[in-house]
Amino acid sequence: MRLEEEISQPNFKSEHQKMLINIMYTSGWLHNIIAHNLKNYDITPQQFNILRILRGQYPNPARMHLLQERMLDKMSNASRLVERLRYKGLVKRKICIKDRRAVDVVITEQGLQLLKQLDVAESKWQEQFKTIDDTAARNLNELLDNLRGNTNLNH
Amino acid sequence: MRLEEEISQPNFKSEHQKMLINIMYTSGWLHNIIAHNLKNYDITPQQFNILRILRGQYPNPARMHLLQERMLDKMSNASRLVERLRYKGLVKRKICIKDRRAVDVVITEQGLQLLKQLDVAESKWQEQFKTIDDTAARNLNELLDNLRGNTNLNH
DNA sequence: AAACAATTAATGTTATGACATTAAATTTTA
DNA sequence: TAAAATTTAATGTCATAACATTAATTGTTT
Repeated sequence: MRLEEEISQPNFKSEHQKMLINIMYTSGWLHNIIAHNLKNYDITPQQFNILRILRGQYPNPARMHLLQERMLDKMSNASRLVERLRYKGLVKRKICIKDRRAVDVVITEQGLQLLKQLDVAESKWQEQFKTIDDTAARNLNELLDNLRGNTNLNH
Repeated sequence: MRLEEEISQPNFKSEHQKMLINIMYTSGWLHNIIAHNLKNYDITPQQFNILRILRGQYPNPARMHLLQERMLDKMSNASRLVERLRYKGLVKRKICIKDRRAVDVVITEQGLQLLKQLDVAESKWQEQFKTIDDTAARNLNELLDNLRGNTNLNH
C-alpha cells in the first residue's frame, strides 16, 4: 500500500516531506517485523544489536564506550542493555584491570549459540524484503547515504 | 558519510541487509534532527504528529481511535499523549455525548498558533534535506513504497 | 604530590513503544 | 429484556531513547 493510504494522509506538501515521513514510517514497519521475529528468542532489537557488535569483537572484549559508539541508536544506554544481557547469561562483564573506570564486555558461549540460531532465522525473515531486487536495494542505499550528506566520491 | 563508516561496520552480508540497517539508521538520524528542532517549542515528535492530525480534522473533533490509527507509530499510546497535550493547553477533550465510551479531542487556539509557528520552523529545517533533489526524493518514495509491498499499479 | 581536569560508567528522570489487562458503555443475541 | 459480546479508552508494566547528574578513576598541571 502507498504511504498515503497507510496513514490516511491523502497528500503531502512536497515529495521531500513525504520522503521524510516515508523513511520513518518504513523504519517503524521494519522494526516491528524484526522485533516480532526476535521475540521468539526473548530478545529485543537493541539487545540483538549489542550481541552482534560483541560477536564482531570476539574473542576480544568491548568497552561500554565502543558499544555506545557503534549502536544504531547512539544515545541509548549501553550499561542497562548490557546488564539485561548479563542477567540472561548472554554476555560477561568485568572491570578492566588496566583502567578500573572501564568495563570489558564479552559475549558468552551461550550468546554465540543464540546468534547462530538467529543467523538462520534472519535469513528466513529477510525473504519478505525481496519485494525489491538487488539493484533497487543498492539504489535505495545510495539515496539514503546521499540524503545524509554523502558526497559520494567513492563510487 | 557512508553508513559503513557511520557505524564502523566495514561490510554487510548483502545489499539488502545494508538497506534494512540504512533505513533504520537514517530514520533515527531524521528523528534526532526533528526532535532537536521541536525541542525549542517544548514539544516531542509524537505530540507534533498528534497536533497535525488534529489540525487536519479541525474544527471537527477526533476520537482516540482515529488518532491511534493515523499515527506513525500505531501502537503508541494516544491517551497519554493527548493527556500531556491537554496539560499544556494545546488540546481539549470531552466525553462524546452520543457514545459515552468515546472521547472527542480538539486542538485549541493555542495549539493552532503553535503549529503556525512550527510551519515556519519546519520549512527552515527541511532545507538541510535538499542534499537530494525532487526526482531523487520521488525515486526514494517509490522504492520505499515498493519495499513495503506496493504493487504500484497507480503510477 | 595536591589540586584540578578529563574520562568512563552508572544512575535518575521523563516520554515513549509495545503489549496486556481492566473498566465503562454500547450493541447483539438468546 | 437480560446476558453475552463488542467497542472504546484508560491503566499497568517493562524496555528503551534522550538527556542530566553523579561517582569513580585516571591524567595533567603547577
